[in-house]
Amino acid sequence: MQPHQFFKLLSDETRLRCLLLIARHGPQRVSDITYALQESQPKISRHLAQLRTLGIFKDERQGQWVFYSIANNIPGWCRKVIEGMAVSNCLQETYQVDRNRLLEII
Amino acid sequence: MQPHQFFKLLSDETRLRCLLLIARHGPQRVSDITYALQESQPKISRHLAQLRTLGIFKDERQGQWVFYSIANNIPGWCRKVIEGMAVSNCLQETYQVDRNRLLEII
DNA sequence: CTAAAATATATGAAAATCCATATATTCATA
DNA sequence: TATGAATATATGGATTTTCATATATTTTAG
Repeated sequence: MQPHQFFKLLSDETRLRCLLLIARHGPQRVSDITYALQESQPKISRHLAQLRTLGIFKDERQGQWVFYSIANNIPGWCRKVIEGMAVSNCLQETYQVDRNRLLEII
Repeated sequence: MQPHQFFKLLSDETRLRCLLLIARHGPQRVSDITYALQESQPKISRHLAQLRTLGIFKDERQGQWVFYSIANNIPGWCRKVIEGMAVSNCLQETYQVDRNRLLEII
């Protein structure tokens, strides 16, 4: 994956919110992400698919649910960017609100 | 600056090439960047302006030339991403070719 | 056990929005 | 005037979003 392609994934706020949620709280169901972000289900599904298509996420069906999580073979420099963000002070209130809504239901 | 805005800057290959060139070789003239990247002058100018508008670059006129460089007050998490890239093995040949062309002329 | 209903996710198609580029031109400096 | 840089406009193309619907799985009713 080329650097600018990876950054393009992170350039959409919805995708970034999905990624941060899963980076911090592990594998999650589509429906729970949809609730946490308060967005439409097709919108979330499409963004998750993009992250999966470029190899950042993997998905796994468990019964009626599909869980998305960070793929285990992503390049080191991608992982570094993701983890760097999680510990930085750059994260706005939006992301905290997402986390709180997720914690309500899991 | 919001994270997804910063990543959108990095999501365009031309902007990424400008950024990496300046991150590694310091302040540069528009004309030299244009030559190093082998792109049209308006194209380079426009992308540099975007990086400046969001506070990643600053510009400084010196006589007939305008030098662009990394702004000195950019957020730490941005700097970390930029520097992380410079030391990683993610960079393709394109970027090396840019550097070589720049070194020809400076 | 089977058929129907309910739940979860994905996708096709259309609409809306956003971006990047090219060309021509203008502005600023020497 | 010549050189370097920025900008206006038009345009093609990509991206995102929505709506409706399809598919897959589980639950419920009979």
